[in-house]
Amino acid sequence: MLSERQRMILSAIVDDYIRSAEPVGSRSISKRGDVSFSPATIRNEMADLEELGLLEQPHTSAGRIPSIKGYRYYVDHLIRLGGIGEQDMMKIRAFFAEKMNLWEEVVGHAATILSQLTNYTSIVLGPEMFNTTLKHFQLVPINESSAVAIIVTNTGHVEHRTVSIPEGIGMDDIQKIVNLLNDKLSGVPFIKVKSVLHSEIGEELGRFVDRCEQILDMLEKTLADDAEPKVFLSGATNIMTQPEFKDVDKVKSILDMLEETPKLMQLFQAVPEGIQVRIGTENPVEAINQCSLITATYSYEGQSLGTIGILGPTRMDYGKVISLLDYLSKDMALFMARWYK
Amino acid sequence: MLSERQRMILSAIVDDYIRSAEPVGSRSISKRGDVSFSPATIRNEMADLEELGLLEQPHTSAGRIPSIKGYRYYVDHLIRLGGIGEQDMMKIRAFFAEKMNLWEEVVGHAATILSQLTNYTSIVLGPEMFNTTLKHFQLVPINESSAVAIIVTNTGHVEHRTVSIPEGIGMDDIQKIVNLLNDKLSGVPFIKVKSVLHSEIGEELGRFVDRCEQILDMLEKTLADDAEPKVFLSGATNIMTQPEFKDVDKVKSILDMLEETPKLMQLFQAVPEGIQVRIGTENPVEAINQCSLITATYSYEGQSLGTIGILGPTRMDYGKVISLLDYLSKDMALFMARWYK
DNA sequence: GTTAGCACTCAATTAATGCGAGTGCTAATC
DNA sequence: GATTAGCACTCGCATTAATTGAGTGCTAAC
Repeated sequence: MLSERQRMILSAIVDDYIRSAEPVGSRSISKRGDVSFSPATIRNEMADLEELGLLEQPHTSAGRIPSIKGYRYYVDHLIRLGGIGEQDMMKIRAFFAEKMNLWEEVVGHAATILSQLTNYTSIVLGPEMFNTTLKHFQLVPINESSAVAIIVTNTGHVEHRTVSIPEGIGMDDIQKIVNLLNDKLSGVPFIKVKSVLHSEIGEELGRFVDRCEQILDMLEKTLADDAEPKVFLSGATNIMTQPEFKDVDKVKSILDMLEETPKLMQLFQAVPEGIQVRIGTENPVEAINQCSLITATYSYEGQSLGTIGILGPTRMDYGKVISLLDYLSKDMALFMARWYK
Repeated sequence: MLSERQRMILSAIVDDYIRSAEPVGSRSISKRGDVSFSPATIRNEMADLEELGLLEQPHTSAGRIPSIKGYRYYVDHLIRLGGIGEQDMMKIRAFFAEKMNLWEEVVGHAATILSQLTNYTSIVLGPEMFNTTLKHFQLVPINESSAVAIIVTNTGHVEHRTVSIPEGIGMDDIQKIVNLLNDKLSGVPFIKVKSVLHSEIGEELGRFVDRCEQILDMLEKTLADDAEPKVFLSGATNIMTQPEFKDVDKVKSILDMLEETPKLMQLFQAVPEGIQVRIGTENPVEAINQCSLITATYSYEGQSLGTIGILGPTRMDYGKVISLLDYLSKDMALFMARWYK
């Protein structure tokens, strides 16, 4: 579809613009070593590329900048993945060599590293719980009317929640319940816990204690909203170092979006496995229509565990970020595999 | 020290400047109902107030703005606490009426409410753990070499941590350890856990299992960094709505500071009980030398549990925020008292 | 097909100008 | 003696005008 020369020129423009944030003109392209045509020739090609919708002109007497479609073509066909630098690799290695003893810590720390390495904003989701199994359940009474319910998964993830105990249930009842639940629920995948709770345990629980419905109710609620993965953000302010975001209002709408978890989740809706690039208006959230989001999923035994995302300007360094995410998500998967053992 | 008229004028200037963010001139003060002097008279007083260091002039032909010292005088002597509005009170009541089942949820949600009501940034610290006692300890093995250690306090707070189990320790050993620890540590205040661990339990543990040192070590580490309170932020971007923070760089340094927990903690260092106002350079962190921080502590039975802070421009609405914090911190204390029961 | 040449465009920079809010001082007034 | 009207003065800010320069599109020559 595009001639070889057009591809070269488009590539050169995108590269230059990513570096400089300035519209790039025919002369500066011509002066690069890799494209040996006169400015006039390049101008002609640029006009063609603009007609194809791959480039645009901020105003008549300025150079060209890539359009969304231009970035898309670049990412799909022209990008060269150079792999990641020695230093970056060292830092990632050092990170995974660290001893961490909280899952949240791993994911949160990964977000920090990523934002530091890229100088963009990193958003890490995870880990998802639905393919984990229940390992241990515990009810710790705090006073007469409330207790702390604790759930431990096979992955070492802990969720807890204060629950109120229905009146008329004593300590020994609670112990019975806990024992029963541990018996029946150990090893049960998280998604199935709810149905097992009803089908198998309901009747049996009725034998031990009255008011079993209330207890089931409570348990269900306890389990209900643990499904949604947690969000870890880092380097949210990095966007401010970009020259195209010198305007406070633009930045505010982005940061506001990042503070709102539901919007953030929307952003990650339907992210496919592997690496995905969403450029500008390809994103489903208006606030970041001038940004690009690159995501990578990390998984364990074929099951997706979570998602790592880098949010930057549309003019972001796609090659570097994609390489980095590819590398890190694979390392992350390895790390998780070791973690699960 | 200041004449009644000077106090009126200073008060009027601070009030006006807080509203408008513009240097206020003699004429506009004169036109207010409450100060019935001619602009010329007011100008003379303003010159005096400037000499006293309470006002300053951005440039010769501009009005006056309060200096840090001016704000300080205003907060200490002139401020009128109008109490809080009907609507705000309703929202706070509604908030505390909600059923929440995680301590983190309470504190986090309180931060959200506060930032919404004030349109400033809210920072809530807490809850501190050192006057809570240990209620329950549990070790849940995940696989041969690691387990999850869970600690529940009498306040329903849960901390957990993945720990590796020293080799050669079996399931029954673990059960013994857990039982022993629960026996000995239940009801022990958190700060004393460490010493009790050494003095009372060390020897006894030795009887049951070898390698007790390694286990003690692990436990100690588990307890070590739970002391530091968690930080909940909300409305971090609100600062951007202030006209004096239209500059991205100023905003960035503030938001960067907020992202760094250690710096944040430094900000709250040595905050006294009750309500405290820190204006501009009175703050120990440079990034917010153009901001004011108002803090209130909330406590239970005389023991401070945590701190609520509002960060805004020096030109913030001190009266409103102080009233609000006063009200909310008291309600928070009541809520906590009910929580503890 | 490629390129040199040239007229043309238009944002960004700089300089000049006028405006107006506000001051400080002085002299008149209460 | 305190207050105020009057007035010259200052200085930031907004507007306009002039200048610059990077970059284009087109045409004609190579």
